[in-house]
Formats: sequence, C-alpha cells, structure tokens
Amino acid sequence: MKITLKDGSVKEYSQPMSIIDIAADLSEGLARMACAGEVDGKVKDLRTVIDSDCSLNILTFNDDAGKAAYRHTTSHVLAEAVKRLYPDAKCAIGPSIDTGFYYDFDMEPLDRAALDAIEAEMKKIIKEGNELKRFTLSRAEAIELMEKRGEPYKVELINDLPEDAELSFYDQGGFVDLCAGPHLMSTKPIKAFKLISSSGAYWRGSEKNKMLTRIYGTAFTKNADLDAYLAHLEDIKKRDHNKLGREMKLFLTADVIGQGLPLFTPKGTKMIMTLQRWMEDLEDNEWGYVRTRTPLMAKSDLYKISGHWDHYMDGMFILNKDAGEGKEVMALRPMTCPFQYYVYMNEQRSYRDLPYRMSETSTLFRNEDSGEMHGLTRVRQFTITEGHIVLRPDQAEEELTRCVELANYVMKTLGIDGDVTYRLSKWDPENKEKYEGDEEYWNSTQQYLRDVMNKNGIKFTEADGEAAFYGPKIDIQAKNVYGKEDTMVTIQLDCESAQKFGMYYIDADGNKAQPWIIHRTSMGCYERTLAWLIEHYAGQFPTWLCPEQVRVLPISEKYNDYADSVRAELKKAGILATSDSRSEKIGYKIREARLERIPYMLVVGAKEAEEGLVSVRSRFLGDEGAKPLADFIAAIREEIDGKVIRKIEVEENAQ
RNA sequence: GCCGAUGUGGCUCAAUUGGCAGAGCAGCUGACUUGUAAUCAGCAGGUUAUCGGUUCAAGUCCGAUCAUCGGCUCCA
Repeated sequence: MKITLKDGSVKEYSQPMSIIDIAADLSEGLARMACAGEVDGKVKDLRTVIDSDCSLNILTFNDDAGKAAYRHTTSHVLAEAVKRLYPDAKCAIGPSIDTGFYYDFDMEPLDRAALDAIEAEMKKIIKEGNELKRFTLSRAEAIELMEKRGEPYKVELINDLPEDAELSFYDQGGFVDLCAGPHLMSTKPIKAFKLISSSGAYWRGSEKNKMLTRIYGTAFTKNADLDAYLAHLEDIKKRDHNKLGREMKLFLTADVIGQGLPLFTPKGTKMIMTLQRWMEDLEDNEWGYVRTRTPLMAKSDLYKISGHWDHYMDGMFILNKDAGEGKEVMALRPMTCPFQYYVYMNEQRSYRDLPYRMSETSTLFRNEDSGEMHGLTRVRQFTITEGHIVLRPDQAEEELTRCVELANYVMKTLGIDGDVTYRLSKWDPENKEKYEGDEEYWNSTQQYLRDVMNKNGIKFTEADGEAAFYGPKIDIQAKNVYGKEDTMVTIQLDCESAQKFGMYYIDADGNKAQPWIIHRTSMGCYERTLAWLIEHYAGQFPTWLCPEQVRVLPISEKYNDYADSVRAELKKAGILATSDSRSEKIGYKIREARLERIPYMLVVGAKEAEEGLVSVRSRFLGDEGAKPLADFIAAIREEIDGKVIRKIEVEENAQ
C-alpha cells in the first residue's frame, strides 16, 4: 500500500501498519510527539491500522486535533484520579475544549484543596505511565461492563448511541472509559497540566437533569507554555470591563439598587452620550430613519397580541399584577417592536412611503434569571439603537444590505470590525412548533439573508435553532476577553408580524398589501458596546470617545491662570478638557493623567504662557514638543471629528 | 433558577486559639512653587454587605438575606 504524507512524499509498505508504527518508521521523534493521525482528512486514533492507500498526516500538539487528543487523554487521567480518591463518583463525560478539557462527575462539590489533591493523584498516574489500550464491545457487553463498574451515565450514553455505532473503550492500567477517542498511546507524555476550577453543570446540559460536578483543567506539552497560559489568564483580567470600567469610574453598581442595574458616572455617561448622539445623527441624517419616542410600558393587552404574554412572561417585569379591580396590569417593555408598529399604523401608508424606517434610542427591561447578570454585558435594564423598517417584499434585499452596511460602518468607526464574526441564525427544522411559518417561509427568508451576506462578501457561519420565532437573523457576534460570545448587532427579517398587528400598505393597484418588517440594531446595546470598547482598547479609547480628552498641567500654581485660559479655549472648541491646578510636581500630575488614560496632556509653564504655546505629551507619540495652542486645537479637532483611531505607540498598557 | 467561591474605608490588603478594627494608595487641609512616572506634614474616612443567633466578648463561630465572581442553564 502507498501512504502519501503531508509533504507529498510517498511511503510504501507491504503489510498493514498502525499509524503509530508508521510514525515510528518515519522518525522516533515524530512517534514521540504524535497525538493522533489524519487519514484522508479524517482524524483517527494512533492505533488505527491502515491497510490500503491513503494520505496520512501525523498530528502533534501543534495541530488542533492533536491538541484535543492530548487534552482528552488528560481528562481520562483526571477521571482515573477522581475514581481513585472518590470511588463512589460516577463518570459522565469529559471532552477537550478550546482552552483545555473538562470532566463531569456525579459527586460532591470540590474545593481548591480537593482539586490540588486530585492534581497530585494525576501526577502519580502519569508517572506510572500506563498504556491506553483500545477495545470494542457489543452493545450488551458494553452495558454489562459499565453496569458492573457502577457507571449509570455511561450506560445511558450507550443506550442512546445509534444502533450501528462502534462502542469503543480505552483501558489505562485498569481504569476503563467508554470513549470514541482518539487518545495518546499512554499517559506518559502528559507533561504540564493544571486543574483550573470546578463548578456545577447539568447532566446533558438540561436544567431538568441532575447537577453534576464539573472539573475544568488545561494541559500543555511544556511547563513554560502552561505558565504562559496561566499568566495570560491573569493578564486578561486587567482588561475585563467589569473590573477596569469600575476602576476607571465609568460605572458602578450598588447592592441596594439590585442586580443587573448598573449606574453610569459622569464619565461613563459622557461616553454613552457620545455614542448615542453619533448614532442618532447618523441614522437620521444619513441613513433615512425617522425617530420615535414610545412608552417604556404598556398594558398587558399589547403583549397578548404580540405573543409575549404567553411566551415571554417570565422575562418581563409585570406591574400591578396583584392589584385589585380597576387597576390595569402593566408590563415594562422587553422590546420596542409593537410600539413602533403603532406609529406606522397611525396613518394609511402607500407603497411609495416604503421603506419606512423607524429608530429609537430605546430602553428595555428584561427580568433575567438572577445567575445571569454580568457587568455591563448582561443587565436587566439596557438601551439599544432599536429600529424597525416596514417595507415591501421587493425591497427586502436592498434594505437588508443597507442594514449590514450601516452595522459594518459602525464597527469600523469604533475600530472593532476585526473582532466580530457574522452568523446566520436559522430556525430548527427538528423543532418546528417553536417557530411561526412553514418550511418554505424559512427556506426562502434564510436564503435572502444568505444572499445578502454573500453579495457583500461577508464570511459567516450558520447556526440552527438561533432564529427569532418570527424569522431568521443576521447576528454580529463578538467575544469578550474570556472568549465568551455575545450578540452585538442583530438584523432580523420578519414576514409574519405585520399580519398579527393588521399592518398594511396600499399597493400600486390600490389594494391592501402586507408589508415585511426588518428588526435591526445599528450598534446594539450601549451598555454592551461600552463593555466591548473597554476590553478592546484596555481603557485607552480613541480620543473622540474619551470622556476626558485633554488635561492641562501647569508646572506650578503660578501658571494656573494660563492653564485655565488654555482649558477655556479647548472647551470653546468643543474639546473635553480639564486642568490639574493642584500644587503637585509635574511628574506626579503626568503619572495621574496617564493612570486615568487621558490621551493628551498639555504641560504649561513660563515659556508656554509667554508665547501662547502648549507642550504636548500624548498617549500616542509621547513627548510631541511645544506648539501653538491654535495648532494643537486644529489637530485634535480634526482627530475627533474624523473619529480617527490613532495607534498607541508609546506608553502602551499604562498601569 | 442551579452548583460553588467571595464580601473589612473609594482602591489594594492586615487583624494570633473569638479579646481595643489597622496600613499603603486615593481624598481633604496646610506648607512647598516645582519642567515630564510619586515633595513634606497634618486631618478625615469603617454599625467589618444586611438582618438575626451563640458567647462575658464576634470581622472571626452558626443561620437567613443581599450583592459580586467562576461555571451550568437561559438570552424571544
């Protein structure tokens, strides 16, 4: 048989060989590094015997699939250690994940000391260096084995596997686990690992099931890599908006006010208002939107029409629920859709009036479960740039394109377009009752969105079961510093709601016709966007977004008057400036300003006061020297108006 | 909502087996009048998240509640 290797060379063998033997034949080093094999593009266990022509790639820890096998084997070592220390623990599942691996057990919760003890036991197991032996069993044998070993979760997994599935097991010195693999040849190569944390996790991810104990860990081939990863974990905490945003005094929370209800300080408010004014002007002046202002609450009747009363009551804050006769039951709004629909319906609309684009800086309330709140990214009250476009079906493609273009423009201007991924959120064809409309409706609307993204050259993934009940979505997703993904912008096509609310327009023939609706945001939620900006820029925002753009620093109190006049000039030019009139040394004032991440510092003393100059020290270029105040104002004005993002070359990561 | 951890001035932390709540930074006041990463001195700031219990005595032990964090689930 002929084996084509990654570099194109061909090896020939006269008899069947396992992948690990082929690796050993190629080089001893490669066999030592091998974690898995890729045969004709499919990832296989190293023990797989090859008996016919194929292409073969030996995967090491440097390959994603190799890394997964390495870490998956580590998770088996974890399972063995847990079973040794806690014989009554029941094994559930233990896959590798992007950052390492986890394993779920039915057992008591663990504290750090327990994790340390398990870690020590794992080290022993690795030292023993047992080989992993793979074998397969029939369904009956497999169930018998797992029952004998007291592993009810494994029995359940086996029962749920398809009839023709191969039931493979791995035995490492007596510890046997049901597992599809692939795995390392033995536990010996595992060098650097750490158990990160433990937490609860529902069996099979359903809250109806029992909560198991999950242990997270990670593994590397070198201690240095593990240390670097752990240091990285510490490092990203410094960018965490929830810590940095509070430190920078952009927002706060108060126990007595409640969960998911952040308060914005003057600084944080300034930033949000900068964003909000920009968005409103942009939408109204350049993208053809009209602005609405609609109530933050409504009678229950409205939500009964929209369907929220039946399907979303748990997510709403209900007012007057237990009030007696004569009191209306109200609810704070969790979305703006129906409110804007009534603005549309206020007048009879012609086909010529469409598309009718409404937008609102809209505050919403959602009664999220208590465990869900996080910083500014998951809150109970938030404000979004929410819009609804009522349009004719023939306008859908162009309008959707415009929505994507607007969102794109916003991302680019904020400098975060490189952080996002696009997702086509589709219905779940296996779960039709959760959605309105038939298969044809979903296929055609989904195709619309797909076409729009393709025509705009946007790369995207597709996800089943992520659509709104009334239609598919283009979701623009971003990850936070910890890798957790949130939706930043959403653009949804809805061909159903107009009927529910009796919305229509008069078509060219004078007949009533049913419009389509696009639900969309252009920037998403201000709270979440601010969080994202804090993390992206590590607090060092582009000048136009800074709540304090310039700080004037007199070198002594003698020059406070000049500093004040400079500050007044800056303010006159619409620049957010303060001056530091304290009797501190100049170095001290600079240090403070840097810690507060002020982009520009203007040092003024005798020379500057006499000649009308300012000595500029910026976050971008360090000491830029003395220049006339007017020149500085012109330059920074241009930077702010142009929403310029200057690269920070000096003083990065001021701490 | 579920599992777990945590909670001491604005921030970072200390307080021995239960025995007088303390420091640095930030803040304020005064002195100094300063040229590019920390001038000196003084002052003020705490019902130890909240409520209850045990005890001669609770930051410390017990219970409940609230909030924060790490996950799970959820996010139309």
